[in-house]
Amino acid sequence: MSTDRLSLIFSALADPTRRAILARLSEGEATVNELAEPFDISLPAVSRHLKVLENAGLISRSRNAQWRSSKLEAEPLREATEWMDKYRRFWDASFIRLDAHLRKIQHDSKDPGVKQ
Amino acid sequence: MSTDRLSLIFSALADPTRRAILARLSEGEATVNELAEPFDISLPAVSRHLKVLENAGLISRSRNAQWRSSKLEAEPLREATEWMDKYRRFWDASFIRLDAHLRKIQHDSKDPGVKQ
DNA sequence: CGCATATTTAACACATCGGTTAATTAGCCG
DNA sequence: CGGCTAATTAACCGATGTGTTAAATATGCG
Repeated sequence: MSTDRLSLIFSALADPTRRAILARLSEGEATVNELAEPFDISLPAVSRHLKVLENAGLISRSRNAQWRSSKLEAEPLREATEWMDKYRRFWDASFIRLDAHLRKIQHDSKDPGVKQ
Repeated sequence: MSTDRLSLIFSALADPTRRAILARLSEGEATVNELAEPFDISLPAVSRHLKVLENAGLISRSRNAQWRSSKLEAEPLREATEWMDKYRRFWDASFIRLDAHLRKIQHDSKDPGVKQ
């Protein structure tokens, strides 16, 4: 119960079928049947993947007659990226240089008497 | 078996305890006991979280006498961010403007006769 | 060696996940 | 209404995940 948002997002992304569904949705909205087509799993299985994505906020859904259209909602991806950005200095070389630069600036300003 | 790498990474990140462990490791290497200290779960539980993180490539481990030290390895976070970047245009406003700009440039170059 | 400490492995319990098939619900249309 | 199509829910199953406690393993040291 009460799983935090980030956990919901990451565990939604942990399944390859769900990531493929998101990829498909990045090309435009689609119905359940359309989304199911590339996979050889049953419709109910796809239906539940969509529910997981919806719970994570990664898709929204609308009804149009008997069809339910799914639409990509990328905000949670922003959120997840934001979380990872806290670690960016550990892998992004240019970020590491920026980091060092900022550190140097800070050091210099802490020692106002030091020339050069 | 043979779960793909991205799935391993995302499902490793899906657990709050594991994310907390990574946060702790961003401040420096630590032993299993040190990592376990903030949580009220057993040592074996922490040990298995570390194994999950190791399998995902998110940490590496070294032995020093009877202590095993864990070290953050951020490369998989780069990989995960890279995957999410494919969707960046769906949520990053400045990226959306860049996207529109690139689209325009491409359009212009497809029409060499058009001035301006 | 034998003990103490650090950590992992084994064995177990229980919940969740991802799939199935069968049944149900939702909405159009003749 | 009755039937058709779209989609979800129910009931079930086996695998996996996360936790436990108890036992095993690894290493340093007196």
